[in-house]
Amino acid sequence: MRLLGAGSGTLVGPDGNSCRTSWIFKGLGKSARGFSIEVMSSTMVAPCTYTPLNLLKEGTVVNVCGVVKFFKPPYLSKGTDYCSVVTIVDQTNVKLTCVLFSRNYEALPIIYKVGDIVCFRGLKIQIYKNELQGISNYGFASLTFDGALGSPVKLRSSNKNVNFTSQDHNMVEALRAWASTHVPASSTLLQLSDAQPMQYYDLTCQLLGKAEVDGVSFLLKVWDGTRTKFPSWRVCIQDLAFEGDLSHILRLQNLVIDIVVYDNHVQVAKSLKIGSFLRIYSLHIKLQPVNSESTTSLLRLEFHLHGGTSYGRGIRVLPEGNSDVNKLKEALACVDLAASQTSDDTYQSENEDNCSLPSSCGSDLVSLYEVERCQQLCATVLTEHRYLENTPLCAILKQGAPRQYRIRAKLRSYKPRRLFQCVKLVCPKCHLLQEVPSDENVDKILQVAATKAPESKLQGTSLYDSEIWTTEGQGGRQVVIHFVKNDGILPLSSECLILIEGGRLCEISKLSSMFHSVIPVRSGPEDLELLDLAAPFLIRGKVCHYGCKQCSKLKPIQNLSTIPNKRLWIPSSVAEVLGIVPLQYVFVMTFTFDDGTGVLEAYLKDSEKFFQIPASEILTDDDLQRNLERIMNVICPSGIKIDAYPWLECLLKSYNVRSGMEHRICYQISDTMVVEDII
DNA sequence: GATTAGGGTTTG
Repeated sequence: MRLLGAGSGTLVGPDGNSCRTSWIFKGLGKSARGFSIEVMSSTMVAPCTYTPLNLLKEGTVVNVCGVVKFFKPPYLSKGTDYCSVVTIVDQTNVKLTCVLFSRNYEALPIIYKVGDIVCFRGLKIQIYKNELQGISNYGFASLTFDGALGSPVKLRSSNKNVNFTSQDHNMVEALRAWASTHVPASSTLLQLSDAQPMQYYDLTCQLLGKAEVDGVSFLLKVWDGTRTKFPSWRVCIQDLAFEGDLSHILRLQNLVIDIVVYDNHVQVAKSLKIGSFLRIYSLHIKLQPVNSESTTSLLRLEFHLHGGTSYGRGIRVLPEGNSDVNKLKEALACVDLAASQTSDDTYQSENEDNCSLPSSCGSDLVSLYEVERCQQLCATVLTEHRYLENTPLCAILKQGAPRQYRIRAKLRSYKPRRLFQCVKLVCPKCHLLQEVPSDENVDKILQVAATKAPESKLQGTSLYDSEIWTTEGQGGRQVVIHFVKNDGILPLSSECLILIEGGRLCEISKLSSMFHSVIPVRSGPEDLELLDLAAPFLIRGKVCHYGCKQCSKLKPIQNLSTIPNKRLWIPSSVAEVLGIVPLQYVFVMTFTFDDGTGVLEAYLKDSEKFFQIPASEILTDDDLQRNLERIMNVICPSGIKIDAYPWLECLLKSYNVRSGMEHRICYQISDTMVVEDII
């Protein structure tokens, strides 16, 4: 209390509120009671009047009040001071960007979010880039208030010398009321459970651990009591000096995320205290493959606070008692209880897993998390074109072709329903699509070929050694096996390619499990020949490889000697020397998408990428069939309403199809894959 | 005692 002139003690301000700020009695004055009361701050003697933002003039020093539209939390400038940039707007709907400096971090406005209300005193107005700009003049002071309508008008300031008058109070109330209808509410604060990749968010969280990674990057381990819907990355801390309770962090498992902050933020990060509550502004969330060279590897959420202060990037410590901190504390208290109940299951010892990622484990907590993730997050993601914006199906259906779109939709239904009907063969050259031949048909071709007696002159050549078997009770059918040599030497059976004459499918299947690969052949006039291309030209393990009847121009079997590596017998290499254009196994399905704006049918033709399952192997692998079934059950569940289906994110390419007079536009799915978590 | 930054995302 500082009193001049007559009188002393706590006074009652003009609005009747008890006022504990400094007042001056100017002695005998002009008021009816003989006193005039004026506001005085430690830095300003003049009464505090605020200039509306539409009446600012260059070269003046003013007091202004406004709603925060944008701000950069205080950061150390390259000079001597902290700097904060704040853009405000007032009832005149005029904006003003202010550049504020202070040696004292706390003297800059204590803004927590867009929508807060500030009063600046001693702001100099100048011109920058042809626009008015505010800059902190000597004696600058600021007052900050929460912008929420109805919340107590409480001054946020550590500077006890700044006065807060009833006039300020009224200004704040008026701005709050105006902002509630004229300024869009600040974007709801991010919770980790709502984190979508490829976005920037302000995250409110508690700091659990920290470590300097190198000179330009620093790791913060934080949590907010919710789980991300994608698994998140883990930065290796093995060789770093780590501060924080690691056993607690490990117990909380995937409630904790790793944030790496860079460059100018490293200094700030170093000074943060474990346990403190933070708001991290413009945190970048990326969904990245763990191994960046591969598009098929696991996808993880990464959290980066990039260098610089663009878009208000920065970190601010939130004080105890802050309403968002109180909410966060409540959330953390609830989760801690849940986590401790399953701590035995989820506890992960401190081992090399720190460097990898927490794998899903059997606890109820984690299973629940998986279910939730499948239901709420996109079950497929783009592998390319991630810059594209989503297009609603109704808009796509109105447009011509060819075009490409990114869509977010649900899989209402798909065809065919029987998985083995989804697998086809396609020629990469003529694009002809055909059915995978049935075992019965293949065996028929083999039977017909077996009626031709093997030529003894074609046995035992420089390319292969031959052995003859005569079957019993089958009309004396002869089976000849030609073992292909590697530089004149017979290789181990596991590396040996055999040619088989007169064999039936069941025999070939047995042999293919014993030898590297099998080629069914028959005796020709000059040389061994391949069979009809309706039969496989090569059987490797359980997979039959077929060639295109139209595009292949068969070459002599002896060409096998020209393959450089006679241990791998790569199907494409074998096909090439034999003049065969190999057919590719593909999943061919029709997906019916629905995004609420429209329904659209799209083809899926995919050899491996979409399901992360090789189409060539699914017909002969029970595990892969179960995987595919599981994926289809996740992306198109039965027995529940479509609302509960997961979203799919897909790239669609439209194309024109004309047959006779008829023209239609079709859509094909491309550059899309099922997320790792549901496989 | 002037300078700092001057809103508009890294490419880790």
